[in-house]
Amino acid sequence: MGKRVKTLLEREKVERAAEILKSVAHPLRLRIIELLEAREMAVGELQEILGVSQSLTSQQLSLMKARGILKSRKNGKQVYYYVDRPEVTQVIHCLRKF
Amino acid sequence: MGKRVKTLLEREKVERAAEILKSVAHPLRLRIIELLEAREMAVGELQEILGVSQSLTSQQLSLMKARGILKSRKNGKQVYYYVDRPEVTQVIHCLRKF
DNA sequence: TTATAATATTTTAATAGATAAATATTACAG
DNA sequence: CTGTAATATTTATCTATTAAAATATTATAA
Repeated sequence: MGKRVKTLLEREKVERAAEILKSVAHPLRLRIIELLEAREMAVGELQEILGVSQSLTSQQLSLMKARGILKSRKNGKQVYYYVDRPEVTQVIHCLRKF
Repeated sequence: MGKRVKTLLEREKVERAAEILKSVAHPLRLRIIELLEAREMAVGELQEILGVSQSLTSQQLSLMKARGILKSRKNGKQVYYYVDRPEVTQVIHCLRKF
């Protein structure tokens, strides 16, 4: 049998991996993830810190949420986003070495 | 003074990080990187293994080379590509956890 | 209810990315 | 030189992303 050399990325998985990477491969989205790694934040906070429009902030957040990068919870009329997957954090950490 | 919390990604660096991620965020390119992590390969080999056209193979390779993901060396009329940066390898490894 | 703060969604225009096809280089054999 | 294998570049087309603006929801306070 022999150890399978850690089946890397088979077709389907490669697609998924590429999708995740794309979800993150954007300056604004990277900045958002960084901020959220420190602590969860409401849309408005992010918007202000990032200095971009409300809709753009919201768009990027939903995009990442839809792709499983972020999660969110409601609190009154505010919505808090946070990084759910530790793997995301790891990938970002790897990037710091560049 | 206090330890600076490891200045994460300042504006410029975020741009760079996003660029690197984008260079890799593509199924075909991920597959190429995987293959090249095992060993350097000539364009023709890759092309055959991947089952895609010659020009597409070459295009993706030059793209990644231009962005510093890959390097290449010539040997006669063949061109061998290889992964240069260990950081790239690390990012890919992180991805396997997804 | 109604007004409003907070967020989300839709629409649209501009730009960037992906791929195939055709053409151009390059390096070597003969 | 000339032919050809290997790779690269260019061009054209199609699709996807980006981001702003406008509009729609949602939750709560009054």
